[in-house]
Amino acid sequence: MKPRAYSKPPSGPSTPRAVAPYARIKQWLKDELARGRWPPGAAMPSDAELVAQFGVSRMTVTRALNELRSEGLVERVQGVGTFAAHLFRVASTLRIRDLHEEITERGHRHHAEVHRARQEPAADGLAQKLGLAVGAPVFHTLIVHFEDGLALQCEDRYVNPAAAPGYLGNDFTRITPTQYLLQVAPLWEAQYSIEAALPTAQEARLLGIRRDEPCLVVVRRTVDQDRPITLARLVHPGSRYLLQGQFTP
Amino acid sequence: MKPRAYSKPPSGPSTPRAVAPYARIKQWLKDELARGRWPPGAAMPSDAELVAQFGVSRMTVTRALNELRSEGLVERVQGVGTFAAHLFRVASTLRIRDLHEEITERGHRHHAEVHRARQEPAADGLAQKLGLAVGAPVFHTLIVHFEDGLALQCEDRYVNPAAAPGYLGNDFTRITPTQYLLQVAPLWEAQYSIEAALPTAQEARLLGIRRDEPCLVVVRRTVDQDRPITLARLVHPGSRYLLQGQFTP
DNA sequence: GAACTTTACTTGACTAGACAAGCCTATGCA
DNA sequence: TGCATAGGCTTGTCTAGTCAAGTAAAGTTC
Repeated sequence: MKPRAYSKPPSGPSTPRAVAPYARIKQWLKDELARGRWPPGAAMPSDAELVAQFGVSRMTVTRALNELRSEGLVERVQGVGTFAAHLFRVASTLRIRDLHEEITERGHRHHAEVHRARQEPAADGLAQKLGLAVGAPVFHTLIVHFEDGLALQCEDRYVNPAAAPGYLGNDFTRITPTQYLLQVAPLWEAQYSIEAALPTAQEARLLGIRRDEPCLVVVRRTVDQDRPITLARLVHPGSRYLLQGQFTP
Repeated sequence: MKPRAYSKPPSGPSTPRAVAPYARIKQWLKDELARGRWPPGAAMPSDAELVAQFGVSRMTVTRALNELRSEGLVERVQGVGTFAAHLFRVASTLRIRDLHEEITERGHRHHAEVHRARQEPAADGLAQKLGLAVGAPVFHTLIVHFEDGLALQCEDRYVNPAAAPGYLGNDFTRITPTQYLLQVAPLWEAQYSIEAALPTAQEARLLGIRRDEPCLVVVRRTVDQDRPITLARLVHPGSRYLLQGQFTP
């Protein structure tokens, strides 16, 4: 078959875009999945069947199916077939953004108070989490971030000096630790946990809230190619902060 | 050029796998990105350059680049080029799972107490969120989930009868609402918010906790092809529940 | 019946080329 | 100077075929 042109169909000049065949196939599979045609675990049409059905080449079909797989909608097993995924395993996305960006994008003003920025010997548990020897030097910053004058986050952060030697040289009222660390180590993995807890006495004081106000606590550990970079405890007043997300399978 | 066989290289039978060219290219780009070769926003090699450099066809190069794009690592602009992404925009994944699954997978025992399962007229704000008329019937369940006898979640859920007519016919001590709704509407979008807050008096009583114990509150709204399905408020005692996630750019 | 082999079918990966479409710049004309 | 246009770059998408590798069922041999 000759390469067929897939230009706009003859439906008037106001047609926004011709939908690419791979996108059409993908949408059809999505729709049928949504209708329940293939319950979780059920066998879906093979590549060859879809090729025949849609009259396209196999690369086009596999593209549609591979994208659906990367979105967690189908599973493909070599030598066996394609199957509808078990959707409760679907993962959602949670945007992790730099706080400064987030605040200024809302049209608000961000400023930070630096309460601590120094080198310390690493205590036992901390040293282990950062892959350091006990007592080895570690950078420690304690910064409170404000949105329009209201305390939004208390950031207690330890940084591995080997990963970011120049860390303490920054003016953290002008650049956030996240921004700096992203420059130094642009690619990393992170593990985080989110929980509700009461603030410590110090955190309550720094945030200007009562000790019995519940807080959203995010603990994040960041690793760059097996080398721990930083461990951060981010405490947000429950009344002022909300994590939001969404997912579209 | 003839299709070149890419079977295992002659490096002994214990070699685990030959790495596919597209994966090799992808890994190389990742490594160079991690090394900071292309800072965020910088132009990366074009398809043609990578084709020349690696001696593969363009489809192979575009596959590597497109996968990197879907992972949020690069941006591609037609007519312009490929660019290193701004990583603070990276999205992490948060597994949304069925609570029953989660508990039994930990090797623990799950049971549920049903405190309410009935039809009600929808109040003002609720009707709007579920796309119903004020006063229209809506299903309402209030269920407490236990892990090994300890209350873990208070699930206050409203369901659109049009989306799941048989909802109230279930025995919710045997099947969770999530499991049932996934059967009825296997594909959906969800929006959620996570915050720290104090429980209401009723929630504290049902969970067997004090009114001043901070809780992790997840509010989730689920939509299936523009039709709202369900609105759920999930309250977890802060001392017993932790949301965990991780991401690998 | 048990063990092995063949066969058919599945997905995985790739090639060499093609055309489409978007963007930028250099060139030429008014 | 200002504007239109023609190249030449970029990515986007597709085709028709190839070989590889995994699975499972059917057939064959002992």
